[in-house]
Amino acid sequence: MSNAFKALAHPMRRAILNILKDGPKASGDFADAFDVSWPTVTSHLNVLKEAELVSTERRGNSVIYSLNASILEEVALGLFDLIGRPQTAADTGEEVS
Amino acid sequence: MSNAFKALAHPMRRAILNILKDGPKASGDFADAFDVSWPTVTSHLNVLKEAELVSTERRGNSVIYSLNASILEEVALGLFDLIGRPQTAADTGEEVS
DNA sequence: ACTTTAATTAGATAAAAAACTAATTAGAGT
DNA sequence: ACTCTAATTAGTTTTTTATCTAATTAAAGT
Repeated sequence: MSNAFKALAHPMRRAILNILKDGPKASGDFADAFDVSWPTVTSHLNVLKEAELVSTERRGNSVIYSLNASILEEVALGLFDLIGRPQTAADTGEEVS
Repeated sequence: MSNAFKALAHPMRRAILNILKDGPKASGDFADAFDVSWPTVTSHLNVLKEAELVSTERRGNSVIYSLNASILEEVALGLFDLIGRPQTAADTGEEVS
């Protein structure tokens, strides 16, 4: 999980996660979406995968990437904890004076 | 705000924020707390400041750093948004099916 | 078996980040 | 004015990250 922050540090990786918000996508879709070479995209996807922010599945000769919400949630909750917010994993919504 | 992620990428900078959770601290306190040279600490503090995650105030010949919650909150909410969580800046706590 | 499409791996280079030592600035006290 | 403490800035080196081209792997279709 500590790699998640490092993975989130690059704007293209955050853009990838944003795209994945709308559902799983193939590696090639990202290579089309960004103006860098395909290997560069693969490299960014690998960083996201090592941080467990995405998971992969092969479908025919495509590789499908999908968002892994749980780590993102951990990270976000960790940040809230830093600012003393009354948040738990369950997020009960209780108010604290 | 986009620099915030980069600032959060380094473990020592996250540790600094964690310490600041308990209240403002002088630059020298961090230099004591971590086993690196003081200039290295200053450098990390500068990154946090440029990301507006901390703010500074001079008190005598000390420089006091304090946590700036608002950007951290923005970042955390941004992450929740990524995973489709029903969060707003106000965090009403409403439940959504 | 060959070809095409999809994607990754290998290897090299360039750019950015992190660390150090030495020098400098800033304020307080003598 | 001098000195001490607190901290930053300057300059350098090492390490890591990001990117590219070329080569390779994987699956599917012909």
